[in-house]
Amino acid sequence: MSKDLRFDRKNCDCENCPLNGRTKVRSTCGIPNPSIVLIGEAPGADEESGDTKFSYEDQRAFSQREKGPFIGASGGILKSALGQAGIMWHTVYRMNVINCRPTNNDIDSEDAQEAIKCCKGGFEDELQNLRKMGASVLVPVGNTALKALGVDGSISRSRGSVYSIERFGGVCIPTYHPSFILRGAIREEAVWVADLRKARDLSLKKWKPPKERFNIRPTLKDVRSFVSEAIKNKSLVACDIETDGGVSPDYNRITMIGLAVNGEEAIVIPFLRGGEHAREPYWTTGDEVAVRKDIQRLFDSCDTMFQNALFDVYQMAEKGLTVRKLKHDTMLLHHAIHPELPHDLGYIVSIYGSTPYWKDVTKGSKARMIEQDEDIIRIYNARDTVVLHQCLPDMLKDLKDVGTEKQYFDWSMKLVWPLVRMKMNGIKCDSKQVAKLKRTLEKEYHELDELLRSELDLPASFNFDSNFHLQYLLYGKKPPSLAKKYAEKDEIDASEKRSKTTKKYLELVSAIEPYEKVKPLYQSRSRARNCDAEALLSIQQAAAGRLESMDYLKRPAAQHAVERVAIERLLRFIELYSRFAEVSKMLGTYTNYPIAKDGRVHGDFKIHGTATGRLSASNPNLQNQPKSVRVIFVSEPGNVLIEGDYSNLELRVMAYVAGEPILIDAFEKGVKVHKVNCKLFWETDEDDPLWEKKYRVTKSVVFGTVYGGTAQGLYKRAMAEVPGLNVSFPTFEKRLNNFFARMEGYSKWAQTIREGVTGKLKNPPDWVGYRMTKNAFGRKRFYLGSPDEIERAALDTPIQGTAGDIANAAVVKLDAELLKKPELRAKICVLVHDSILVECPKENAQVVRKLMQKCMEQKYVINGIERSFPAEFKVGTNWYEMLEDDED
DNA sequence: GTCGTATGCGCG
DNA sequence: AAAGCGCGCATACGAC
Repeated sequence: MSKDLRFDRKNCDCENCPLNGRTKVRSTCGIPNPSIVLIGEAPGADEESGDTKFSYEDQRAFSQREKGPFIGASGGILKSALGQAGIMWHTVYRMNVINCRPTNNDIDSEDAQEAIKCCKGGFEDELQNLRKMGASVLVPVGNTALKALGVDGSISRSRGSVYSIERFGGVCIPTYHPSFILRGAIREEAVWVADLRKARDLSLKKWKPPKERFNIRPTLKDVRSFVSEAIKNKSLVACDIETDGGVSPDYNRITMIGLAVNGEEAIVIPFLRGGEHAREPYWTTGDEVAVRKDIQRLFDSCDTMFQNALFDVYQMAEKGLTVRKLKHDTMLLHHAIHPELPHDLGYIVSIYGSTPYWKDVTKGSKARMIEQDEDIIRIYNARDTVVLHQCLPDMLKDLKDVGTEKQYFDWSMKLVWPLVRMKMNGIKCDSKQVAKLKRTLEKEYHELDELLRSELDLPASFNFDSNFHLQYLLYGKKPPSLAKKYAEKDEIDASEKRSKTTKKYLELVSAIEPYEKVKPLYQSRSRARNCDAEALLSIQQAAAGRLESMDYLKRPAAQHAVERVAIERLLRFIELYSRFAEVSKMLGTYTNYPIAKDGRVHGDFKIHGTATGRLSASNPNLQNQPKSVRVIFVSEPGNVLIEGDYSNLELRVMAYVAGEPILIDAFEKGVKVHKVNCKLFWETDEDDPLWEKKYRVTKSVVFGTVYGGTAQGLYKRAMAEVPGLNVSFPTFEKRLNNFFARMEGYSKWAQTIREGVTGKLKNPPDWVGYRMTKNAFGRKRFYLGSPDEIERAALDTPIQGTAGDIANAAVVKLDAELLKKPELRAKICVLVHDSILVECPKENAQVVRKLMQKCMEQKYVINGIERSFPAEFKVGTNWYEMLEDDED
């Protein structure tokens, strides 16, 4: 074995260094010509003593003679990550900012900071030496090393970006310190490995910064020739637009459109100017018409690529620009590669791109962006387009490696236009009814607020929205920060000089007041407890029980009378507050809608919003509107709303995916599946006087099971949901075990998932792997959580995701059908996971309903057998009061 | 002021 | 120590 490379620092000011005399841990490397350099902050105890006692999962121990930086626990996990990134440990040069161990390993201590200064000369010498040896990539791990290299900003911002380090003559790519991962940042581990992989790629192909040939002040001629050139070359055009921010849903104007044909060349076509000329038009009216024609010409013939096409395509479609050949969406592409990681462009570029972090420019609100210097914003916009080209090839490579091309091309990309149209459609919102609802709720809110305060003697400073206040009222628990506030107040009180009328002092007084003036409902407890509806319910039940038992006391004492009063006070609070919380939620979240000029709400839908494949919704979230509020969503005069609901979609999917004969049989025969389950679970029949309750418990248990619930949890929830069924936990557990013993297919499937995702299975089937599951249509999810978390999530994801894909595909199909039949004038308004809402003229309702049914009940092959999922339909003029619409 | 985190709750 | 999945939004609160 060749002798390891070592380096002795020369130019250190050791004489003046507070750490002088400590063991110097010298840099090291297993090969003479390293290209990758890991830079840590300082040696730890293990490095100093030369011990090698790390214990990271399946890591083999280093040989005893291993010395140098990163040989403790950090070294173990680092070695593993390097391995995953395709870097051999012994080829890496390992160094630290300082050579000696700071006291208590505290890099922030004065001594250590002084040592960094004293070691600076040696550190720089070492960089020069590395330069001479031909090293090309520095990897500073953590903030200390980053700072030593002279790169501004924190590691969380700069990680993954490539920075040129002139004096070294190469680049650096910062990433997290292994100790950060060791402290439990599991979510960051995948990112960490990606950063190291990027370092490896950079060391192989010499990195050069992108050229950035941007035209940010184009003339009409520039636009024309860019478009003609792109069309002639059949370019894939990366596109990104900026808007001036949705102050109101009706005023969101396009300020510029950036277009790029490769990783360096872009044109930015402004429409509204920025900076001191904010909102002035860039073109004359006539020129703007010509420019728009050119852009449309481009969209008519060139393939396009976006980051989050849903946004840009919608914005442009609203303004008459139609993207016809949508080819790629890097956001959806990344979602298909790894659904659990972030998908914002900054993040994607940090993994796949070569442009350093540039997102800081646009800090602040979108509406304010236009006031910034227009050149800066245009360059920013241009970067947003060229980076798409930089990232695409490697992303497509990863997509292929991961094996989710189908998910990306056949499921995600196909949803873009249907969802753009769905957002354009929106849903009519009756603003008068919203106002009425708001008034009613406000009245009740104020009445309850007053009643609560007077009956429980609560001061105005008591805030029902404050969890701290509630914890104090309910449990007598004071927040830890209260002591600090007392101390601050005492200090001011004691000082004669300090005013007691300042805003700060008055704030302190009112912050403390609730804890002084309020008498807790329970005696003091130190433990924090929940104040949610479930907690209140269990307190209520306990209190009611206690009251009842006091009725049977043979000799009630005076203390019992006192207790009775206290319990009654508690029960009264729960009664009033429970309703108050409901009203407060409604008022806060469900009475404010962004209604556009057309009287409709155009909420957003996201394709990449979930890790399972479902859609998510926002602004407003039309997928979680309370049933009772849905009266405000109405059809236009002469129209109706049709809602198609899949019946038991997830349970059917579970039956087919898991291959559970009992459930499949029930579904195929058209028997009510929960009835079958209930009979099986309780070994009873419909004439059981407790049938109704047992039925509800069974439903709760089955749903809970899909979500990976434990026996304890299932029991607790079921009992809370269905009061009055006296079943002990042992009895419940026994029935549960019997039930799943009968559900052999499901149990076996669930066991395979549990063992598969945690890596306990030797030869797993292809639909499950270590930290991975695949749904019925090939959609994959990679899990980043703890083993417990991933087991539960993995039990649900293939089912939820398969169901989601089925509903999404129905929307895609329905959208296509409706495009072919414009005469039906039907609009898809909302998709709520297993339910599709469509609006159309009354006279077309039957035809549209049939079309919906056809699209929703498409056939799918699951586990080799063709299956279809039945839907039920309702019709009405508002989203709440809808009548069943059975088959003619 | 802005940001991240905690708590709670609406829907499927 | 406790453990039910997937979301988005409102409010409070402490840290920067």
